[in-house]
Amino acid sequence: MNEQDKLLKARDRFIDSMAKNMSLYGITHSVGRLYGLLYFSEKPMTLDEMKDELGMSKTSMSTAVRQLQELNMVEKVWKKGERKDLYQAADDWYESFSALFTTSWRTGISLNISTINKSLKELHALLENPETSDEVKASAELDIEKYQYALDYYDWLNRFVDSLESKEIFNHIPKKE
Amino acid sequence: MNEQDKLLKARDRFIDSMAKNMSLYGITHSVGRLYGLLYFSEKPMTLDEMKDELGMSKTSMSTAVRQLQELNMVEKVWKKGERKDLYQAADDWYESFSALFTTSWRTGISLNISTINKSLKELHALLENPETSDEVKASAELDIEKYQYALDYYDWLNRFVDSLESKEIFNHIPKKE
DNA sequence: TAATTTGTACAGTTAAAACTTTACGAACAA
DNA sequence: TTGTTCGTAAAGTTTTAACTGTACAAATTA
Repeated sequence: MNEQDKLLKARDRFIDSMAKNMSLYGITHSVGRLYGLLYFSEKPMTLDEMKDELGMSKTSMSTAVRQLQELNMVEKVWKKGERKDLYQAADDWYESFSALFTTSWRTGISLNISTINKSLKELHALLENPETSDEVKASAELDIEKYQYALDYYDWLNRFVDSLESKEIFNHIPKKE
Repeated sequence: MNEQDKLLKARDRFIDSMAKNMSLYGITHSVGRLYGLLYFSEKPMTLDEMKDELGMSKTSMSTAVRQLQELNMVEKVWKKGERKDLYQAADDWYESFSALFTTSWRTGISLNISTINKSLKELHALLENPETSDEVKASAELDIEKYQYALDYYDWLNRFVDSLESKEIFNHIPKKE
């Protein structure tokens, strides 16, 4: 094995490890590998270069790159005289980390909160209804407590995401030791 | 629809919403629903009760419950005179949140770090090898920088997880407003 | 204008995950 | 002991996600 190959092999080993890790965040192994390829690439790449490098279809590269763009992990680059689209890896991993959780969590949290509020409203109506049996009322009281607990938790989660989004988290956990 | 049904419908709506949300953390919708069922249950449940309630197989309940146990979201309960295993939802969501990320991330981070170190070692050997061409050396220098960046990032991530695990995060982002 | 090239939508295929059924060992009961 | 019951392993099935190949619109070139 020549020296160049050693370097490429070292890259591949790390890219694979990184891609495995990313699957924890809901990023496919293939998409992770593409990110790794772009991360080490010295210049922006075209879809055709990616597909040749990874041995996959061009369509897959197209969708994978779009996914990574949506996560702010890859950006499109413009180069004069180049017809093909060029892409490069976003170099700020802390930024990507924040963006990943911010975008994917916000929606879910708000959705949960409004669902809870809807349910809480119904339960309160139920409590005020004279026809409701004491037994059901007792259950409703218990449920209300649980909804309230969940509501507090989602509020905390929202503030947690705030802290990521505003980069305040880096005051508490600084980037460099 | 009677009052009891209204209460159950409100529960189901929230459980479904919560389960959808959990899929962001790699928890299946079905497993999420099971957690929701246990969360609202006034007493610990058996596998048979779960399967009746969710209309799924007992085997699925068994594996789902084990998954939730591994994530510290569900715990086994002992009751004298009861042959069947009893399970209840862990009530501390903040604890579950910490545990979820702590357990799933730690392994990945360490794995990545050791992969990087292995690759870095090889690249340094490559740089010290007189037979290595200047071109390859230049690439190696660039790669080393990228590995170093990744290493710093994983170190940060580790400290981030530390902060979750030690509950220090709650000093910065308090549970109640 | 027509002929290429590029990215992606769409339909079809393959691979992976979720779930069920069957079967069986371990614990308990009779 | 034998007969039940319970939880789960293993194999099989169904569902879902990932990926490919074809086709086509938009942009570019000749």
